[in-house]
Amino acid sequence: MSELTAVSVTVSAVDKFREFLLTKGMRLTSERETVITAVYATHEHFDADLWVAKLERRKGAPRASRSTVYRTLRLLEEAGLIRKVARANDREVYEHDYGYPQHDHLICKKCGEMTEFPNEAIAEVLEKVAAEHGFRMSGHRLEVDGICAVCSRPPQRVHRKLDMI
Amino acid sequence: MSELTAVSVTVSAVDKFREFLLTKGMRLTSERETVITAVYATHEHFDADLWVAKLERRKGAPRASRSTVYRTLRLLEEAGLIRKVARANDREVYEHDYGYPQHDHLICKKCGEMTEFPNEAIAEVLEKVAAEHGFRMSGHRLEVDGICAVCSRPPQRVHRKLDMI
DNA sequence: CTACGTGCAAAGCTTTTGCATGGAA
DNA sequence: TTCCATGCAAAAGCTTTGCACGTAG
Repeated sequence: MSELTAVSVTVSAVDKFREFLLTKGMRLTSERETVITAVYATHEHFDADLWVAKLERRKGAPRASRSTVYRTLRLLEEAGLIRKVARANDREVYEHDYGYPQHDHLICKKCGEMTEFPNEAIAEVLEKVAAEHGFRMSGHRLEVDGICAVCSRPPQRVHRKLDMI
Repeated sequence: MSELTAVSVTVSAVDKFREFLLTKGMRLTSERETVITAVYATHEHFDADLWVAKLERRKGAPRASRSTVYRTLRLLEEAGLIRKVARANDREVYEHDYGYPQHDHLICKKCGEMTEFPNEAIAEVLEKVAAEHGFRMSGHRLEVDGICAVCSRPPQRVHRKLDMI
């Protein structure tokens, strides 16, 4: 295995971010590192306010202000490390866009649950469409909405047992 | 051709809106009619502010206030007459969702141009995915971004003719 | 010493809402 | 008369920005 291959496979999100910043003459400050570390700690969907709430008033640990969180999220998006996947409660919802298989989402209008599903078939179709239009595709955002399996089941009353109360 | 078929095919957007409002105990006021007429006058994409600007200060013609435009657009969406297709300049972009073939959009990051393309293939894939998840799909929104054919061509200088100036 | 970053508070924007007035059934 | 609607202005809520102060190189 060549060193080049090894590197390209094992570059961490933080490293990728640092490289990205370098090309723009920017620095990987501790605040920026705090944000990306937090964001990449789990694979959950998140919005800006989630991290503002957690990082802004943090004591005894690296923190980051509201402005910095917003500014860093924008950088992470530019760097291709996260992407906007939907909008909920008037907020942009992000997720990792690096080291995670491509997928899209079913979004339940009732409970808000977002279910991921792999999108190879869709990606294929889009490649073809883009080619036909001479369009240089860089990504896509697909939100499928409707009612999820749980919410579309009738009330059910849990076998009427609760009626005994 | 049965009368039912004839009707279902020929119902205008305004009629469909009136029916929708009736089922909700609401009225087709002249303001609401002004908005839907304006919106359905062309097949262009639009955002709320476009119609606010045109209808709010209109003189000698039916007008509608900012509030009414927003409120009516929401109703039109609920009625299935328009749908949000993208977001541009922090505004929701709408288009007709009735009497117009299903499609999605290629969105150029440089010039903002939105190119429509038919989406039967994608719809098929989504039907299958939804079925597998017991998800009752009601619609979707697919934004494909990248650089359009025009913008990805190098500067070109229009055959150098302009250099003569 | 210079340039880049941060934090704070204030501003910006789109979209929603409270409320008094008006009008249709 | 009784709702339903409108218009206005103000509110709401997310995101961005101006500015002064720090700090890495």
